[in-house]
Amino acid sequence: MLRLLGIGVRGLEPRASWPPSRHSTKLSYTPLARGIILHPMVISTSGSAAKHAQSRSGPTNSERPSRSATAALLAWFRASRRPLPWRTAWRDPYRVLVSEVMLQQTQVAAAVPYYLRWVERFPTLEALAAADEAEALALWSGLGYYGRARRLHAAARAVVASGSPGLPADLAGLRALPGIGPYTAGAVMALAHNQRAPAIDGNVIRVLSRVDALEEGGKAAGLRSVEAAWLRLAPRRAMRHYAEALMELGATVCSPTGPDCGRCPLKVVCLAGIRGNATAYPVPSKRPAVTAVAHACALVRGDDAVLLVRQTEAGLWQGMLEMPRAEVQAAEAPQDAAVRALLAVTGLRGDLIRAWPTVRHSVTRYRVTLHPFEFSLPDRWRASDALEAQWVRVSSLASAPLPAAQRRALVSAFGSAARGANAG
DNA sequence: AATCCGGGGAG
DNA sequence: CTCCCAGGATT
Repeated sequence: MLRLLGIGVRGLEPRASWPPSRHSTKLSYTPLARGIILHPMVISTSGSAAKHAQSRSGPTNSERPSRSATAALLAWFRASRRPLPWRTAWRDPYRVLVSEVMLQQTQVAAAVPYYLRWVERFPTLEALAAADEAEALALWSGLGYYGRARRLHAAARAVVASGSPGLPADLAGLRALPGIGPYTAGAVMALAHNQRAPAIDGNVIRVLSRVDALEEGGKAAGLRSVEAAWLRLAPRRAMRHYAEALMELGATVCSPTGPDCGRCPLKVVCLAGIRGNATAYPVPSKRPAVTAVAHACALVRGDDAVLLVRQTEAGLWQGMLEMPRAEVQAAEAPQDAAVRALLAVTGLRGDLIRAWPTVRHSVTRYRVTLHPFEFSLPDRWRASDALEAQWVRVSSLASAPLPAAQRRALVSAFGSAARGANAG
């Protein structure tokens, strides 16, 4: 039946037949539309009167209803958008980049305080490039995926080193910078430069997969279909608002498990919504099994300080400060792993003082349990004996580049003095 | 195409 | 507790 109505058949009507200046199709997104489309009577109107019938009954994913749906989307965004600190009248490409990188794998509420602190400390690309990586990581501490901060810092340095006055204003130039992939490059082009550049994040994949009933939305092949949908629905000029509206819609209305289709501005063109099975799209990829792993770390007190090590190896927590840590091997006691970690850094076997409560956190498909053990070291030992180790004053922990799990362990031992300045 | 990078929110 | 979510780099 849906095929009879032309739904989902793209290119059914030529773009030229629907001048964008005409907006007489507002009826097509009335609340009645969904009921009308499913009524058998509509089918009987196909044929020579089909065009007329569609303009009244609405739903089709060919060009004309897209225009009105886009207009509805933009109107909805004007009325419903959340006031967020990066949503200012004029968009600085650098600030767009900062906010978009922070919003990767991170929800808005978590990113806001970090964004405010970041742009206060690093108001420009030049300010960021002039800072140490450690300071950038410290401001990111607690936000997770610290590689984002390292790459953002590296991108700032790359731009400044190139002698350019600012970020590239083209997709290819942006893509060449570390940490900027297809999504972030598109977001900068659309949000800061108002260009017709698809900015397709997880929210947009979900929204447009539902609009076109695309099952493979998240896959490489499906991504091209999502991109085509993005371009098809795009307005002529208001690219900034459009790009952001799609993401906002996914974040607030077209949610993963409980979409509020009744209030959705795209409901007249959304195939999944019309069918009433929006949550069936996109088909989620099967998630890998979770593996439980255990790590142990050594907590050593100095003079109102704690022994920390900069993680130099690629992988988990690169560049961050943490207590000496080792993965607990099979059949190994966590305490022995902590001894091993301390030995690797100091060359000494500490004396065990006590165990601190374990900390649990998740790393993609791993569920990590961190076992902190407190040790004492001989008085003659100094941190300078080990290049990677350093004493960090307790009063400095708040502004130290600590990963969240390590910070939680330190908070249990040192109290709120160890709590981060960014959040919590 | 699969895997790895940390967190947090919802239920 | 469990389940779910998500860009970019690397291989």
